[in-house]
Formats: sequence, structure tokens, C-alpha cells
Amino acid sequence: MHEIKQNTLYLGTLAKGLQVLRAFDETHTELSLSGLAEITGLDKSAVQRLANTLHVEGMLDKDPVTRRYRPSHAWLQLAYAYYWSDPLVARAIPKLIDLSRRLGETVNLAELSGERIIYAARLPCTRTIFAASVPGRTVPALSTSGGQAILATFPAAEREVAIRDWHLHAHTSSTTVDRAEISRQIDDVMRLGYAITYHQMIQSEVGIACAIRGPDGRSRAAVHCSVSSHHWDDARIRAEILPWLMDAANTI
Amino acid sequence: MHEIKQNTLYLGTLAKGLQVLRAFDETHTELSLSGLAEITGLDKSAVQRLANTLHVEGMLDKDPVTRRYRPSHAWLQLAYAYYWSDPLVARAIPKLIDLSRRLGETVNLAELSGERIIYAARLPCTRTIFAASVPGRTVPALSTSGGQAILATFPAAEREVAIRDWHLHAHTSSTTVDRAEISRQIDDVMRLGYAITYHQMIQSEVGIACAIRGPDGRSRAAVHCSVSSHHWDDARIRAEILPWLMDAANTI
DNA sequence: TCTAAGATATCATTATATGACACTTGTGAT
DNA sequence: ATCACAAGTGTCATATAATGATATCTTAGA
Repeated sequence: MHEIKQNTLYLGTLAKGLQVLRAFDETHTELSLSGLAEITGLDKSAVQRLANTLHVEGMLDKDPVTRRYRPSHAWLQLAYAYYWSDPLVARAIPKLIDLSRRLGETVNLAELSGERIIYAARLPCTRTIFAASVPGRTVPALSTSGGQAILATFPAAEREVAIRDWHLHAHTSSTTVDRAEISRQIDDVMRLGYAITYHQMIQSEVGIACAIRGPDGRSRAAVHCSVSSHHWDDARIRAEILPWLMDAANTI
Repeated sequence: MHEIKQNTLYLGTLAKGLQVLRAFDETHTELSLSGLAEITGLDKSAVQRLANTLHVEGMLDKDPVTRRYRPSHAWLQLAYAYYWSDPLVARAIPKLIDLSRRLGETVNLAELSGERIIYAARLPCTRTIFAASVPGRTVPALSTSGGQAILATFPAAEREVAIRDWHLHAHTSSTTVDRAEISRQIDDVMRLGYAITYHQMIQSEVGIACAIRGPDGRSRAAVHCSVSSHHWDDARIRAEILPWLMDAANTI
């Protein structure tokens, strides 16, 4: 029955424990034993043992009355450890703080994580939806200015593979799902040195991003700014946001 | 030999896997197998299996050349799931954004986690040390204005136990380690409705906090603001920061 | 080039996780 | 208030899956 990972270096119990942790997301903020069993597809008894162990070890809080499990503060402590381990975050944060004060708009550090962009650091400056104010959110790289800015620094072959194969999802009615169109957009990014996208993840949201280049010229992260199209027209974005954004990206 | 937790509901393998995750912190940002074995106190072979499993499951990145492990982006995604699960964060963030714009200073959501305060949400507004700009950091509750503000809402008996027993650590030369003095400070907090501490975690840092009260009057979190004593004297703090801070805490 | 320290691989042994089942507790409907 | 069903908790024989000692391979430093 068991996985092809039937290697002696692979501990199934630990992997299942991680499955339980990852069962929690935007829509599943607290889960009962049976809920966990359903989502993970694991045996009822197994989930009981896994959840209990995670609880005893302080990784899950348990509501004594509803008996439902919730992520514990330990999850934030893991994030704290992550932040120290990511050298880019430490270098970017001071610049992002300056940038956000200067622009008065939300700025992010967007990192490439597989086929997706993860917002590693966020400085929300204006009331916005919750998902846009907390770090750790991931979105398809092809659909964001951050992802396009990063992809534009890739060698042609890799870029084409990415544009052809990477996952896309129509988050809004205006999300670009035509890969040829995305390819053209990325050509523009290469020419201009920055990326702008409209209404990709949220309606009336404009994303502007500049890649942070490594010593090899290749980028794995971008400085990203998100503004409302109601408050900012194209000309003002290019005049008042872009210069500072590019400066920040280049000095990180 | 094994733990007193020799319960059939306790999965040792999973617990050891978590130990490996928690081996990473401020000072250990990337670890080799032998490093992990040393920190966790686990068998070399066990660590090999645990780390390999965590790597395969995407919880640890592995540098192909140094063979050292680092926290992966998955750690941030866990934090993202945490944020959705914590009802206080969602309610606090819009208020914190307003507050930080108004004050132009760093504001935090401080939650009580055992004997410590954890900064669940942070909006850094001014360049500061790295540890103060990323969420997930924990500090002893007794040594922070946030912790004192929360403790001041506790019934007398619990408060006294906390002041007597909770852990203290002299982070700076000015950290208050005299528990009688802390008790007096908390009495002041109860009278005034807010807490101010000086030089507790960092030199020349002033912390100001107001408790966020639940329907039962008891508090589990506080709105916290951190400023430099070079730029703010006591009078200005009380006149220009406190009113807004208390307003924010009361409306969350 | 040599030498250790560290990483990877192997394997017999048995401890440890498994999952079916029974039991208990809570919840919502009648 | 009672009942019935769903959900949570506990037990146990079984064999899978974790163990840790050892051996081999790799890397970095002398």
C-alpha cells in the first residue's frame, strides 16, 4: 500500500504529522479530529495520535470545549526563525521601511518559491484585504508583477519553459490566462526593467515590481508595491513610485 | 530508556521531527547534520532520517554544496495559516495600520504566550534592529510593557503568581529584575490603564502598551508601540502617543 | 597528498506505529 | 426530556517501520 518513498531514510510518521500541520489554511482555521482525518485522508486513529502529539509538543492549541485544534504561537516562532535564515529579508527590510514611508503605500518583498511568489515581508500602509497584509501568502508567479520581474531575468530557455508550464489560476475576471499575452508582458519587462500588472489577484489592484538581481544577474526576489487603480493612474505610478522602487531593488 | 510520554497516543518520531525544526533560531540559521544532532541531542542516524524526510516534504531546504539545511518557505506558509486562525490579528491589523500612519512609529500586536509575549503583528515605521521588525519574536512578559498591560487585567491571585514565578532575563544592563519593583510597576499600570517601560529589551527603547480586553474584562493581548527615548520624552509620549494607542486598544 | 570530520548507505533487530473495534461523550432532532 | 447519531477516546494484537551500530564514501583542511 505504502508510497514509493519506501526508503529507510523516509519517516512516514513525520511526513503524516506535517500533513496535519498543512491541513490548516485560509479556509480551515480550526479543525476537529474528523475534519483533519477528512482533509489529510489519514486514518481516524492515526490523526488522533498525530494531533495529540502535536498538541503535547505545543504545535497545536486545543479548545477544551469544542475539542478543535488550532495553529499555536509556535507557528509564528518558526516564521521568526525563518526570517533570520533568509539573508535577503535582513537586507531588504530597512530599504522597505524607507520605501513605504516615502510612498505611503504597501510594499512587499516577493520571493520566488517554485512556481509561485511568496510575500516574505510586507509593510501594509493602507487598509486593504487581510490576505494582502500578512506575510506568507503565495500566488502564481506568472500572474504577479513580482513573478514577471523575476522571470525576466532568467535565461530565455528557462523563461519559456516557465511561461509554458507554470500553473495559472483566474483569481479575478481580469486575470491574464493567455500565456502568449504573458510572454509579451515579460518581453516588456525585460525592455523596461520593471513589471506592472493590473487586476490580477484583486480587482482594481495595480502591482509594480522590480527584480533584485544577484551577482550572477539572475533574480530570485523582487521589490513589489501594490496600489489602488482608483488613486493612481499610470503616469503618476511611473513618475512617483517607479524611481524609488527601482532604487530600492538595486541597493538591496 | 524512552520518555515518560510512553503513551500509545504519543508518536516519538513526530516529536523528534519537531525538535529538528525548532533547532533553528536567531543564532542557528543553517545547520549541518552533525549540528542538528548536537543541538537536538538525537542520534546521528535519526537526525539523518528526520532531516531527509523534512527535506523531501519541503520543510527544509538543503544547500547542495555545503549540505546544510535551512528553513524553507513552507515556514512562512505556516505563519500565513496561523494568521487566519487568530481572530485577534484580523481585527487588529486595520487599526494598527491606521495607528502606525498616525504616529509614524513602530506598532505591534503583542499576545501572551505562556510566560512570554509574542509579537504577532508588527508594523515597523522606522529603521530599527532586525529582531524588532519581524513578527514571531518572543520576550519575557514581565519585562515588557505589553506583558505588564496584560497582567494588570488579571485577577490578583494569578497576577501575584506570575510576578513571583515567571521567568526573567536581564537583556540589557537596565532590565528590571527586581520582582517587587515589577509588582509596583504593574500596580501603576492598573491605576493608569497603560504601561510604559524603559530600556528593558534594548537600550534607549521605550515601550508603551494598552491591553485589549475581552468581554470578560481579562486580556490576552495588547497594542504596543516602541519608540526611541532620544526622540520622545515622557510628556510627548503621554500627549501624542497614548491617546491614540488607548483608542486603538479599545476599539479592537 | 594525506587525514579527519562529516555525510551517506546498509542491515538485522525489535520497538513502535498501526487500524480495527469497542466504549464514551456530546449534539441536535423529535 | 429522550433518543439517535456523530464525534471523540481508549485498547490491543500484529507486523510494519524506526532504530542505531557499523561500514563506506565525500569533502575540506593540513
